[in-house]
Amino acid sequence: MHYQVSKRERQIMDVIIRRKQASVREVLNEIPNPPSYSAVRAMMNILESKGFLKHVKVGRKYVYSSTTPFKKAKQSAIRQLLHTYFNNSTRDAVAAIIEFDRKNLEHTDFDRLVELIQKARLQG
Amino acid sequence: MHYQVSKRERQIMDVIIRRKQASVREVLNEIPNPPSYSAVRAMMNILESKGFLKHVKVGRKYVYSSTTPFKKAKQSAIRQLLHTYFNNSTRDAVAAIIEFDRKNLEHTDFDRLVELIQKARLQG
DNA sequence: CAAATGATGCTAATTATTCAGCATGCTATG
DNA sequence: CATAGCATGCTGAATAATTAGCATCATTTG
Repeated sequence: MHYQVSKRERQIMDVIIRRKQASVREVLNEIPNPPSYSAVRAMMNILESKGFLKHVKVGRKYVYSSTTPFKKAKQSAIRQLLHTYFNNSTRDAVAAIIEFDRKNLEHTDFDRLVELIQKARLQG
Repeated sequence: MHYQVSKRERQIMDVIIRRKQASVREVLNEIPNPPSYSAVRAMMNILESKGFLKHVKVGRKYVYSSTTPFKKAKQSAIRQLLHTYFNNSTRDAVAAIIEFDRKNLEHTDFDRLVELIQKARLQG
């Protein structure tokens, strides 16, 4: 999925994936240096015609969401990250993410991470 | 950086980031359904003119690498992933990555993850 | 040493993306 | 009920991306 959409399309998809759903206006509001409302609308129509978005009518506006289940999209993004930056090493990736956010993590966060790993160990 | 390059450009950058460096031919070989050699070459020239790639001459061929330090690019990718898929929750991201790869992880891997977290805790 | 190979330089054309604007219709509100 | 606001439908144009091909030069190899 990752290399199938254009630059703007990717930007729009990311907003919608993150918010789970969004109207044209909402997407517009989250794009830095956005083009016109028309332009965003046009892109979203294209994304729908390509099968990446769907919409439902709510009142008189359209609310869009991704056709790809969130979980699938997430896994695909993780796969991509692991492949490009971590030579598929889960361990290195986890290390990097923790490092990335280290200064914001509390002791309880570390505890929970350990818990989480122990739980995964038992299930694995 | 993520939304600044086009689709193909992204694809090429990812190959080079992953391999640290690559010739045109090598990039070509890693792209599924690749365009012509000429096309890849042209894209890489563009990427260089945009400042994303640089090259050195090795023998008579050019070997390209990213101008963005690997670490920076990695951090940017992590930031992007956290934002789009995990509402900036490090914990959720770590959980998802472990889950993603759970069946391939050995006991020793879990041990090392725990170690790694304890170490981060001390440094944090 | 001639020819084949494989690299880059350059160019031009095709195709895809991105964009804005006008028409239209519904809804709220003064 | 008129009009302002905000939504979509549609269209065409501008811009960017993507591509292939030919020229050229160096290197290997028969």
